[in-house]
Amino acid sequence: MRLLSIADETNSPPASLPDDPAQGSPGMAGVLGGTEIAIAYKIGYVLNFYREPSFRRIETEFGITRPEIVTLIVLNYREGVTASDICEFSGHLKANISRGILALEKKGLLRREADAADRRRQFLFMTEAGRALYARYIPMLREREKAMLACLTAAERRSFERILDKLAAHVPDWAAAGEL
Amino acid sequence: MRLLSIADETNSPPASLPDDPAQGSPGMAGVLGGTEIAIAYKIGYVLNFYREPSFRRIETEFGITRPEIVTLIVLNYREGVTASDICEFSGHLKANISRGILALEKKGLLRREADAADRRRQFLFMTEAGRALYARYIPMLREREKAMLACLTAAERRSFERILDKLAAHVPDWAAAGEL
DNA sequence: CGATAATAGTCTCATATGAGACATTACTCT
DNA sequence: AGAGTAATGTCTCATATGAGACTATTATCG
Repeated sequence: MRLLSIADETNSPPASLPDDPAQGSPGMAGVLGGTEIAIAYKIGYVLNFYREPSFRRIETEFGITRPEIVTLIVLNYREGVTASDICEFSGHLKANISRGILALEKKGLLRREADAADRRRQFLFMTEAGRALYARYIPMLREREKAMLACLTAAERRSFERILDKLAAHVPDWAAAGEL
Repeated sequence: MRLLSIADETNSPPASLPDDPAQGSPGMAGVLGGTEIAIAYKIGYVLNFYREPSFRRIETEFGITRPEIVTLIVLNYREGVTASDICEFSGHLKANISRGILALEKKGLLRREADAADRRRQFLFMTEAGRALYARYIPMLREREKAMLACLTAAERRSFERILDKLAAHVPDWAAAGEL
């Protein structure tokens, strides 16, 4: 019921994934592996159904935007970090993170302390209200993650995590420096 | 050089991924596996550095938005599909896909044909110009995908693909129906 | 030490995206 | 057959996001 509204009419996954052109409509499941960027496309596909509707729901229900959502997630892991840290470890743009931080502060969900060693920087901390808000939206994200991964065996899941770790650690190797 | 501008100043991955608090700034790499939605977060992290800057680049360089980019990618795989098909197999919202289709048509990159069996529906086809545009942006996406995956062994890559296939096929099981 | 470059975070403006309404068409049920 | 419901794609309006400029601070270089 609660999750029913997440992926309503506007963003529905296919009812099933056949790729049999003999069906009325030409089968489309093959597109997932058939694009020229098959792996990236599939990652995006899965994530589009997980992250986008989830974040939209949180935004509607709690009135916080993506950068705010992500900022609280990062701060839950570790407080006292800076906006730049959050940008680096989320892949979000600094203007958006900055805007999110200001919004959270305005809502009393976050506080800032200047870094004595570098007056440009600020350490960020969740307030109790921020912590409480985080606690309200994270269970849904966890449940949906669990549902998303339910189809994997324990071994597959471990393998997937290991590979993801590897991909994540490797990001700095290709994501900033020119590849040409 | 060409890719250098993709993940410029505003969206930089960490220079490295240490998680050693002994360093000046508390290590942050642990956040990737330390959030309460570790796998989803990591997927998003990797994709944030792949897809978001790539799409932003294409948008700037070719003047087409995400829904337009994705529409051409899907049509490259198979023409004659409908807007709904694209929504289903991309995870994008119908209003955005619709808007993208109209924009592509206006730019002469796509044409539409009514479905005789259902007057609400339209089959979509790339024009030659659309095909040419696709051919201009897809190599960069491919190259970046390749770079993203360069750290994996062949076996890891196969395993990753198999698991992604499984996750993708499983999406309809949890992404629409309520899980409660 | 002074000039220059880089960094951290914020701001303004433009534009893409999302919510929900809408018209048309198709389907279902009595 | 007709009413009610659902599906398809488009539109309007609101809002989130992105580009680039900006100020203050810090780092680097000769």
